[in-house]
Amino acid sequence: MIIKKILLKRVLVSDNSCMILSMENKKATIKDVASHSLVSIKTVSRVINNEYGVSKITKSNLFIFIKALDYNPNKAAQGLRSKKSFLIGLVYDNPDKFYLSDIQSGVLETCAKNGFSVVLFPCNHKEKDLTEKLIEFAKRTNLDGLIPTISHTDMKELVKNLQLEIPLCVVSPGLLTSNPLCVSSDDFKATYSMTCHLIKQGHKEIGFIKGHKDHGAIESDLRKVGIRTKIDDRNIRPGTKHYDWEIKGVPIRLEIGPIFASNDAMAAGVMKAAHKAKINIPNDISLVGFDNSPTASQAWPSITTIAQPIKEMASSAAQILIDNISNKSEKKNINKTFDSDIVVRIDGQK
Amino acid sequence: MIIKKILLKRVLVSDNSCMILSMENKKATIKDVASHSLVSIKTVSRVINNEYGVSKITKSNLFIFIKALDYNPNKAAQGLRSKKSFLIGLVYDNPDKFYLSDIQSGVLETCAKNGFSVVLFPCNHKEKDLTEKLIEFAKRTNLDGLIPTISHTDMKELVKNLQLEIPLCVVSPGLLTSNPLCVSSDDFKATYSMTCHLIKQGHKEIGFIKGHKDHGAIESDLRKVGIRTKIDDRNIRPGTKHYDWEIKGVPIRLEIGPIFASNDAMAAGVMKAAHKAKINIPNDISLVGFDNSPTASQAWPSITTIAQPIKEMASSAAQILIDNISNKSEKKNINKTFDSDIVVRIDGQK
DNA sequence: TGATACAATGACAACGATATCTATTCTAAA
DNA sequence: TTTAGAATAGATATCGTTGTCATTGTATCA
Repeated sequence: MIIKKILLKRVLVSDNSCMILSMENKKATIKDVASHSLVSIKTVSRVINNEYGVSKITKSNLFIFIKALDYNPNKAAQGLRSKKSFLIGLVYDNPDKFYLSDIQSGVLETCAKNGFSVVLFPCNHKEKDLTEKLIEFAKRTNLDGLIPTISHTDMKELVKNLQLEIPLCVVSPGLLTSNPLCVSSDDFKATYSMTCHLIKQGHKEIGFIKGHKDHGAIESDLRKVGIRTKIDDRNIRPGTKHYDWEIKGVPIRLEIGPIFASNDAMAAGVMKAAHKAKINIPNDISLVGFDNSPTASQAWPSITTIAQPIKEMASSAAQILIDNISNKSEKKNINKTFDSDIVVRIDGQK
Repeated sequence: MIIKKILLKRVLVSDNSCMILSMENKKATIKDVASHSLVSIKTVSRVINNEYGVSKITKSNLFIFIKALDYNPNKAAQGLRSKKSFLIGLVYDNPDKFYLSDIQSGVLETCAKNGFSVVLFPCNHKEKDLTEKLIEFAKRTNLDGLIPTISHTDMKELVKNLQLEIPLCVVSPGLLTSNPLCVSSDDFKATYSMTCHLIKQGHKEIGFIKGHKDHGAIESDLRKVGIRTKIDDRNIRPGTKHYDWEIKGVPIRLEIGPIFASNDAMAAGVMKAAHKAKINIPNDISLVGFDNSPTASQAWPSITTIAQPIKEMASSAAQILIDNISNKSEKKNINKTFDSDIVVRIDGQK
């Protein structure tokens, strides 16, 4: 009986695929692997999808043929049949390029590891009908999931509506707890420690500069809370002195003391203003930033700042999302928080 | 006869798709559009692919149904049948993040316009077997085309081998003429004009700083040629004075005069060194950079620099590649060159 | 021994589009 | 009229996978 079966199969092989050795330029399909390994295409499918119900022997045997034939599953066919696209959308709105770059590489690496590709969707958070546009984009591109990042002032509403249409995992600066799947950094803890750092240096008064109201308003606020709490905690006064400067023609009243800027770009702006006003940093006033962007290290003097583990966060978000899409995780609510680090730079000190 | 036909079709409609109005949550397929519009699916296919052989009336009628049913062709099915993936790979090796960001958005916009998605492939140009890895990546992801950007020192060899496997359009700083499809910026012209700018300010001696040898060596060299030519042209000496500074612990001998840095990051480094050495910029020495990165505008004083139309270049490259893939252009060799602009900043001058 | 359960495997349809080939309709010239 | 040929439309196979359901083989139990 067994012999008969094998013979039967060998005939099949010679019918369909003995020519394959001479068709070297054509890509191997699941059919080729199946006929060479003398199993059905379904069994091959089971192996490449790591499904249950294939014996160890068959499996290891198949892996040999898969390798030998240089077989790669056709994504289009897989997608067509299984209604997946293996595409994940990364949504962002003009963030700091370095931030974006880290986010991207984190998402990218994880997606690649899992056989997914990343489609980028830059957009303006102030755009009308952004929710509709995002949904339309997700549908048109047939995305399996979406990773929204900064910065959408009205993100809560947006995220809520998007969730109804497509799986999401949000990468959020500061703490956001309203989303089922979410990765965030603990800005509160970070600004709190930074404030401690300033207080340890003997400062009794701390100024804070918010970023532009259209960008990262949420983060700024959360960051401020961290300082404020520490300030209240220790009976330190918030900064009250000020001088005036401007950025792109817009006058800004700058509270001084030691200054805590809500991001490094703002810190660089303060430095520029200080240079003009002949105020020496760090000897006349202290200045710290947030983000650990290259600006902070390239400036003179270089700026003490806070570094978020952005890439790790992004990578984690992608993994959570993919697990969710693939039903590998049963949890419906995952909220992962990462801690940030203070990067102390002292090259300008007396 | 005509009546008979229509009746027949109406029956078909009620068989297959009158329910569609109540199946609102399901995506419309080409079949739905066909049955609603009383034409064959092939005709719908002709319309969405802008093929020859459909009357204007049928066409405009179809568009109405396509819109009404919110029909979007299924990329997986299209790809499976037509052996296309509608994916374009963007290859880059750790460039300046701002450069990357511009490249990306240019490629992205154009691809989106043409119904293509972008897959990112960050890589290390020094990696062994990079060519093989790229080919493997292109095959595995089933890419339709590839856009290699900076920076691959041995790019010529790489590009030559890649071309045999997959359509390419190279985005190159400086002039590269060896590739069939190529978009480049004229760095020579730009550095030449910048040198003219410095000479016009009365300088007789010009120093040049190359970037790190692993990054953008090609660009640096090409940029240098631009200066050098102008220098020779006008009997200006290259810089000979110097002082020593260091970057990340590595001592660097800095030629001074006015200084032309091969990129803005290098210019920022020079400024830092100058600050330490109590040399005033721009009053003691002039300093210009290259790239127009935010560093150049955020620094104090802000740095005069050269801006390449990066995004336009990237966008153009994507379009050329897509046209080539789609056989829309018959030209086999396209080499498009863009001019760069000088961005003069003077806020630090006496 | 026969019934039963379960692991391993296979046959075949289906996913949603395009390609190929064929059929019909329309127009203009014989 | 007739008819050639262009314009238009349709029927059906096909792309490479996975989903569904059926079948086989083997170990366990009563």
